Amino acid sequence: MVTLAEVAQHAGVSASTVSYVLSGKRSISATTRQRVEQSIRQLGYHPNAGARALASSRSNIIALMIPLRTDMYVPVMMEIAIAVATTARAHGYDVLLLTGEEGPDAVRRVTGSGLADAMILMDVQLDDERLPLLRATDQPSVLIGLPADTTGLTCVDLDFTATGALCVEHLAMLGHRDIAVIGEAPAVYERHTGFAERTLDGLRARSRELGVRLLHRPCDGGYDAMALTLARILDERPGTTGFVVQNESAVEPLLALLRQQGRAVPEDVSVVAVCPEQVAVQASVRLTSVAIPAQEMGRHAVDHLIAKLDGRGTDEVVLLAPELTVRASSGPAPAAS
Amino acid sequence: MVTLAEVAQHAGVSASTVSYVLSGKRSISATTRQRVEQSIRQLGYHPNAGARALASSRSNIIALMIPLRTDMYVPVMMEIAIAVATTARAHGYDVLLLTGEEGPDAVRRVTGSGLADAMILMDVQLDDERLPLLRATDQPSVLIGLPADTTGLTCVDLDFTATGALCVEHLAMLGHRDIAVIGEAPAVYERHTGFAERTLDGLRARSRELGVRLLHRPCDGGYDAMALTLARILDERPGTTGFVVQNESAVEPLLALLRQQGRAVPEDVSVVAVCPEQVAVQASVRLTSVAIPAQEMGRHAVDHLIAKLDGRGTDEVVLLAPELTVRASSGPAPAAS
DNA sequence: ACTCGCCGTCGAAGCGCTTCGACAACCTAT
DNA sequence: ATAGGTTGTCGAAGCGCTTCGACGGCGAGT
Repeated sequence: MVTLAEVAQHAGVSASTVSYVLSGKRSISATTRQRVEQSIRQLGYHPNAGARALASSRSNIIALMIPLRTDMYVPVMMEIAIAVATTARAHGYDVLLLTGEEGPDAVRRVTGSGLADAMILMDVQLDDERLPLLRATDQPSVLIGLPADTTGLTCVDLDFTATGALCVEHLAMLGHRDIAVIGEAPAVYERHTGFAERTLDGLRARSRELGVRLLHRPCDGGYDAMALTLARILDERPGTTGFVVQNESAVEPLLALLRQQGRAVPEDVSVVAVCPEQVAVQASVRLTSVAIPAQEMGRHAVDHLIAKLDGRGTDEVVLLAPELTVRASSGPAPAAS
Repeated sequence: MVTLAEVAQHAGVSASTVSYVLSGKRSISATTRQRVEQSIRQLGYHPNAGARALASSRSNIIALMIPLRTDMYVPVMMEIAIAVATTARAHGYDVLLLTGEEGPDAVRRVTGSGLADAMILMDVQLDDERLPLLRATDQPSVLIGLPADTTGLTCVDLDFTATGALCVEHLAMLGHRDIAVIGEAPAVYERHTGFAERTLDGLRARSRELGVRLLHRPCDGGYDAMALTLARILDERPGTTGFVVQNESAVEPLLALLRQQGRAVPEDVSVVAVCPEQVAVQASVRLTSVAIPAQEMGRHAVDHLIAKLDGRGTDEVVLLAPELTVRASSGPAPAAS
């Protein structure tokens, strides 16, 4: 293992000079710099992360807490995680992967040990246990998701309220008067994960404004659960012509069931999904959808964090504006029969 | 930030004693240990990770390299990543998330900087650029996946050759004589990712032995690509009654298309999938499948790595035996018409 | 009673880096 | 020509921990 001292000796300068070449915190003459850089290359030197962290009390690591469960939005999580890792690397940071398993203790451990300089939390509950800890520490953090109380916190998320409103608007404009919402699994609502409820709020508020009837049903993923849910919906509101789906693993089953029942999409019923773009494009009917901008959220979160670490940056809530893309699954409501 | 020295002072012992309490590397009297432990708790002490790494030249971090692309098996990756993180934590290790982006440089950086004590690589190509580096370093590593040459490496993977064989066997035993394989996207084969080719080898070898006709077609995910692929298959081999699918995002489209064409599953055609259990269970027809044991692979990889770090453990290739679960998508071949 | 060995504890020496103050060398302005 | 400022480099002091050798005190063996 090559050390700074060895590089210094090889280049015929002092250790501190090498350090300054590396960090750029003091000016170094061009000739010296080149000599040092060449020695670094020749010796294949890599600064020791531990020593660096100890001396500078900066680890150059960002902690990313992902949820343990995989009952929803796995591809979204993955995309965010990858975007976070990539963006962080571009800023010279590495990413430490923590699962929700440890809960609040993970926050204590990370802040206490100096393992990471900052944290990104995903899957934030409305009243998350970790929030008081985040407020108490001076380590920067960014939430992906929105808790109930955001004071003193920085959050990035899709504007799910606007998303819900947008979906209703689209369907209402097409003449649909009876809309069913196929939501996440019941467990997601029980857990008080904000996004599901916020979408619902947006859906409800806007449909009230537009005079549209709305029926919301949570739904576990998979074909069987969807079949049950759909049956209940059509039983209760036979006139339903519009569907809003916020559950990746219910999308394809829904389409299959509608097909099976002889309800054509989009001629008889329209479907709008809230899902990653890939799902919308790959579905058996290309779906009109509001995309979940996973990558953008990840990138945003890291950029904010870096800004905070650099002393710029403030606490704020960034809600990304939803964009509805019209594809082949939505069209004018059929004339009332 | 509380330091070891402060804990020592608070407990009325020397710093080294506290250190030994923490590490258990020397015997400490019960009374002293308790006093120290109480001080630790009272002060909320967390050892500084950097200092620890520097002094012990062990970071207690495992690096996990995941692929950058998300064109396949995202849920599998995620499940592995989570299993790795959880298992690692149970052994007192944290996980550093690296994307494939940096390529071989990531390996150099990690080994050179002492950032991590060991690495787990996913998405290994048959002839991966990172392998020479792994062989050259004395840092333990485990691959999830199988390269062409495994000498000096430890690998964990599903036995995809056996998986292929198993799928053919199952269909052949049910009387199917014309089997079509719907594979991963062409890009996956071009990239020479081992598992796809190994599955194919297994499929081919066994169908030759059993006198079954086999037709393999790579297939991009999504409905449209699947429609095209299926049309070509049925055009070329109209008598096809068995399908083996190794492509998560082709599963549901295939089922939808078959249904649409009036081919009943499993009465007219049988489908066997190679996919995560969740996909098989949630599909519109509950799929006979060989599960991809993501969690087990992740756990295995970490356990091996820890064994190596502890001086136990050897280089070896662990191929997990595939298990075929019969569900509702496979049945006897229809009588020849 | 005395030695031997073991147990429990301590002090001190680093681990490899960053960073601060010092200082020599040079340049500029008077 | 000289005071004052800049620029580029160095030495040394830690950062908080681990770990080695040392050592006092105790019980066991003779």
